[in-house]
Amino acid sequence: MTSVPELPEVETIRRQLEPRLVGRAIVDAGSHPSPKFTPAIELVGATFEAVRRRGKFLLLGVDDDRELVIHLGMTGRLRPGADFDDPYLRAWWRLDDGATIGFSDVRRFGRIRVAYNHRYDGTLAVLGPEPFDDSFTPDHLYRSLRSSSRHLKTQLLSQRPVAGVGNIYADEACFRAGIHPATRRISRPRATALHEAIVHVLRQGVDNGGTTLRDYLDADGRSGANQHHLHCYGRYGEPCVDCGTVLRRSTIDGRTTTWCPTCQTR
DNA sequence: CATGTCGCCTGCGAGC
DNA sequence: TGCTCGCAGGCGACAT
Repeated sequence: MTSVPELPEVETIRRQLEPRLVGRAIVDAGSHPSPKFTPAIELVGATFEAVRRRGKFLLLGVDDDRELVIHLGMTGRLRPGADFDDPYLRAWWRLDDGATIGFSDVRRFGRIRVAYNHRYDGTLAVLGPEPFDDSFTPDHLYRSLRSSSRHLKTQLLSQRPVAGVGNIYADEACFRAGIHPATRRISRPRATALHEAIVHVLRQGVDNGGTTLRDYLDADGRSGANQHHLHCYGRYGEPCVDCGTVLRRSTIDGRTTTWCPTCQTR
């Protein structure tokens, strides 16, 4: 069992960093030599003006429309108080109030870059709507999912139908909606149910301060509480909370997936 | 353009 | 108990 920072975990960190960063200038910075992390030092001298989030990306904006774009990858942690004895410290920033921020990442799947004038590339450039925005509607979800015949789970992980869903919340949302994750064509009523489920599981994740399984800790080094509310993810071999059927596990397009063979239908 | 495959990383659990 | 081996997984590069 592992865990990955998804939207609720990144939002939890965003809320904790915001009051510590806004209005603070960067007086020094350092990074691991990998080009995945060296952009961390590019904004020395600039002042943070906003701490935003898009999907699983943190956008730390400074006063001249540049942004530090940070993705936590699999094992990334971003927190106040850089630990310089941590062998996995990949980047750090020192602020004009003397505080430090550290980015620690065991597996180095995380990534830091600088964006200019809100121009993005890669996944960030094609990200779907934020799940809590008015633009994320059942109709949008239906049309987005119908535009591709890939497995439902794969589409959700692509970040295009909606931003911020990873393996945990994809499984949880499919379970709540009663839809098999390998479905390729979804009906309008089921898209509406899935829309409700996505918003619900992500909102619950945020309200619980994120999910802690093994790797994830929030900006203050605390764990979240959402792992106590998971109905599906990581519970293969255990009984379904709704019907008692043993939950099944397989891979869909290479991603481990858990589902209830009774409650979730194609 | 849509889709599919591979590589990046390293700790750790399964199995012997 | 001690060891090896392969899994886990979001994203981006690349091929078709």
